[in-house]
Amino acid sequence: MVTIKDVASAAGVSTATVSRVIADKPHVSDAVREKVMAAVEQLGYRPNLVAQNLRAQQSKILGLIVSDIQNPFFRHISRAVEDTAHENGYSVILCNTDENPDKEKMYLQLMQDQNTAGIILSPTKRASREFERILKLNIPLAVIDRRVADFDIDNIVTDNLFLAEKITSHFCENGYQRIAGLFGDSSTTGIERHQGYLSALKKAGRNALKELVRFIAPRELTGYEAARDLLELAQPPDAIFTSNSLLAVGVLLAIKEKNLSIPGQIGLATFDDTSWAKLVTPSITVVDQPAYEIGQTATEMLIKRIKDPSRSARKVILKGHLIVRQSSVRP
Amino acid sequence: MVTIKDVASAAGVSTATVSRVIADKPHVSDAVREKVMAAVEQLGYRPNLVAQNLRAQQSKILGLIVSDIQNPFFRHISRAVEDTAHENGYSVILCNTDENPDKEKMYLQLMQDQNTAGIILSPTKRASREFERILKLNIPLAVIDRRVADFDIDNIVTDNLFLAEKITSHFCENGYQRIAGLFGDSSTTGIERHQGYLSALKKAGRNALKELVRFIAPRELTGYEAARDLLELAQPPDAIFTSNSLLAVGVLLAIKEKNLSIPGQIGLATFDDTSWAKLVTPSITVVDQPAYEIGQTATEMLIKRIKDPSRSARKVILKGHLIVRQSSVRP
DNA sequence: ATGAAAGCGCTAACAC
DNA sequence: GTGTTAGCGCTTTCAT
Repeated sequence: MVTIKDVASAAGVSTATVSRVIADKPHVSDAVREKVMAAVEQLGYRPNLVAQNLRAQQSKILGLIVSDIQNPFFRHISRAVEDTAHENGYSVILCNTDENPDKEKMYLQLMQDQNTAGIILSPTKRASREFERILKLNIPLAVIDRRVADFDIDNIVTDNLFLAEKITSHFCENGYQRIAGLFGDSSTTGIERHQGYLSALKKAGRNALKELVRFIAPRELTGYEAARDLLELAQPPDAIFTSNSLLAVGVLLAIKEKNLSIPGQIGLATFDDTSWAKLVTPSITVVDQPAYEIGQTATEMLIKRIKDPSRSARKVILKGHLIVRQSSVRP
Repeated sequence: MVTIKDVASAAGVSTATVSRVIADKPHVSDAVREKVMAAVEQLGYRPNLVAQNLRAQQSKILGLIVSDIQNPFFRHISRAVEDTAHENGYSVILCNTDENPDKEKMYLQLMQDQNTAGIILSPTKRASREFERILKLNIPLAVIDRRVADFDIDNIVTDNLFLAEKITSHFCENGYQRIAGLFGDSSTTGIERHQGYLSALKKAGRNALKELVRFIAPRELTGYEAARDLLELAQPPDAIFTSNSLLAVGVLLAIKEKNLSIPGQIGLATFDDTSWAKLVTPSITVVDQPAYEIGQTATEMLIKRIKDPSRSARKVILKGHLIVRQSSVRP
């Protein structure tokens, strides 16, 4: 390994001077600068980031902790975070909690132990304890996707209530009577979306039917099972609203098995647009969260906070929009 | 920040003793051990990984460098690598090169500068130069997805030739005459799959038709454009084989726009199974690469190499299998 | 069994 | 403008 010492002796200067040249600091004569540069070039010297980090008590790494990288929504988030981070000279450690608070804690711990510059987190439901700990550690934090009202934290979320209301109202307007809702059970997001769902029903003068609402793990399989269950009811739903695209896949499978026609016999709409939603027959109505923007905004805010830790916390709520396709509009 | 020094003075011992206790080394009396543990507990001490790494000249981080995290294949890989790494006490930095050799080089550089314990890489086509450099640096490396015959490197790949042959033969057996092929242009993978495609045609006594073969960027949009182009030919193909699931999405779009019926007017089959392939109408025939296994195997091999750098290099070729669905079988 | 001290590679006072 | 040196937090000889 080529160290700064090697460069120094090769260039006939001190390590301090080499350090100055590398960091592009002033107070170095052009002649010396060139000599050092030549030595750097010739030896193929690269500064050791670990040593820099130990010295500076801070790394150039951001931690991105998400609940399920399989979920297309988080794929977009991670892409955005990576892009934005690299634009600003940071790298990203991506961590997948599987909605498991223990894993989340473990990763938070790891980020701390690694002197990570900052963390972007989509917390599990029971994470509030951790916030206090992180805030106490003074490690910059931005929370995405899920709302944290009671802490002084940068928070970037979708307007879940608004979008869930929009999708439910859309069903109502298209004459659907028994609208079922499948919501994630592992985050506050599901709760907010449920509220939007209820609010839309109320505005439409409908009664909320408890037997049509399920809080479940946001996975394909659980969506499939819940839908199969719903469709077996004496009075089955005539529309299903799912809280993410994984659930939608499962519901689609169940509907196909039952040979029900969409949107005639049953309507379908979901949170999150995906590549296949517009390709299936019929194409699927969705509300599209601005995932990329969320990731980008969170990263930008986090980096600003890293540079100015005393910056006051901000809440950003991004709207998103409804994309009406075939699955929710009766012919 | 609580350091080892704080613990030492709190316990009334030296830092060396604390270090021994933390690392579970022998030659510490039970009494002292307990005293130290108590202090650790009481102060909430956590060893600083950065300092450990500087000292040990090695971190517990693996770098995973893939060409496109949007590609479901790499999503499975990354899940597998993460899982396996954490089982073995390692963390993972995920990096996305976008098939860009410059980005790849940048990340490789970063991994080196960070003292990363090892790297799992799906190289871009022009990466061979880099291999030599990495090997020279003695940083353990496992290459996945793409074959590297001419270097002494751990290499875990799918049997692309075999699978491409299988899918093409399947088309032939089902009476398709003009079988088009869309291959990625940014890796050796596309080349191998093209060879399998040719080989199957030959075995079936067919002529290869050059105008039906395209080497393109493996993305949805390019797949869409290429398919639209193919379908405009005076003699269009009656089947299309795509080299990954992103391309398949684009092709599906183009076929739908043309209002062609699958599998009657045109057959379709692709590399990589996805959640939607079995849901669309008709469901899509695929060859499923053992993505999770590839990631898992690569990680296990990498960790073995980290522990024993003199271990001889291995090539592992995993087969995968054909899943026949509706899109390639005429009624 | 325990401690003192050197040093991993780097930067930033401070001195000249 | 340049060099000397201390020290970031940790581990590991080498003494005792």
